[in-house]
Amino acid sequence: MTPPQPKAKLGRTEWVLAALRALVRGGIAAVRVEALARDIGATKGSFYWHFKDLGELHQVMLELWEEVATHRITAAVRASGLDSRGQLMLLADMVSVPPGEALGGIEIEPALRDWGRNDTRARAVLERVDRQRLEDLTGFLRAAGVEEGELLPKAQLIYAAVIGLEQLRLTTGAEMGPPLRDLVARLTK
Amino acid sequence: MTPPQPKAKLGRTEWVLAALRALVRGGIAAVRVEALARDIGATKGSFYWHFKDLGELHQVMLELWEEVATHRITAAVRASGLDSRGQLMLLADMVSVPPGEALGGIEIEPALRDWGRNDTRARAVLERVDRQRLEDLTGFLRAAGVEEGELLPKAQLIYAAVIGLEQLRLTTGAEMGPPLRDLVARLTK
DNA sequence: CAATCTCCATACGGTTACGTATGGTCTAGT
DNA sequence: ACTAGACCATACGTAACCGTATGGAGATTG
Repeated sequence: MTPPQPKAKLGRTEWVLAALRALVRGGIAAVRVEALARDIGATKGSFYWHFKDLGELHQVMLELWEEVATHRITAAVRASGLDSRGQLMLLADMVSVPPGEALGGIEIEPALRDWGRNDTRARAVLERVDRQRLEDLTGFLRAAGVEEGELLPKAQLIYAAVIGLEQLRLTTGAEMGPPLRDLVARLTK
Repeated sequence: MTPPQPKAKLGRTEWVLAALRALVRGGIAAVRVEALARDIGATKGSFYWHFKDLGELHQVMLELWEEVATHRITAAVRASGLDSRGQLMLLADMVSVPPGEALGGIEIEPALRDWGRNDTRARAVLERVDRQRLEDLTGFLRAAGVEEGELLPKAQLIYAAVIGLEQLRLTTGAEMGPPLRDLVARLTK
């Protein structure tokens, strides 16, 4: 059936997506009820029907991102069927340009990392995501034949390079592909 | 001479330092006139005598940081008399824990990088600082005997690792010393 | 067709912040 | 002592935002 929805009802999803866009554009301070309402062509009345308050929106944003940043990514990597080095590359790419489909092609990661510097709840989520990714990385490195004692330092180094290159792209426009490939090759040889 | 300053006059400096503290604690959104006034025990009257508005304070903050982040650091590195590898280490350390004396021992760098994601003026400063540091890094790498074609990628990689490890310290508590030493050794060998 | 539930617009009170205006205090110079 | 200027406190007007309250339009059900 699917009537051509002439009214285009709003749901929590639209608000969350608008909130993530605002987060990317102007940090968590830009995630304001009335600004989001203007963005999606609604009013506060709608927001406060879908959410208890801003805190609940924040929580939903964090839950959604944690889900996407960990489970979905690593699941896709595992299902790729690539070898260890290929999985490492894929992981890096997905971290740098996160799920276009799921979240509208926004680069959320740096904005959320900024958020985590000042907000306790966001930092808690970031800690879990970082720990999870480091575990995955060490797993891949182990599978690539890296000695046990070198696993954590090398994983930290690779992950730090991903995060850092992400930042450098903003200012110097550095590409992350080649340097990362080089680093991984160097560390797994 | 030097009466025990029972009144402790305020100058622009106190306001800028308070502003940088607030920036580190809560991002640029926390740099608010009345909040800073409460922090240093004054009122808005004083602020608006020393500064035209918030924009001028922001500009002063950026100018001060740019000066410290580039000139003073590289000058100190040059004056250290260390060899190329030693200079690289020193540079990394100073970036991670910037001038304790000059700015009260605050770690400004990540906060300012956050700021640069959303503010045009801050991003312009960041671009200059990053470019400058990358130039210095390539210089050091060249002096360490790295081939010409490998200079920029390796410099980007080292610098990205510094930035990334800085971020990782917040969540996973990773130390930056050992991994960085390892990376530099690996890249300059 | 009435009752009801879902979803949203509007209006309101309270808070917080910016920037200005104005007057007060303290010091220095004469 | 008088005065001018530096420095700052207080009070004000304006704007933006949060969260609530209330009512209304549209669909849904009996």
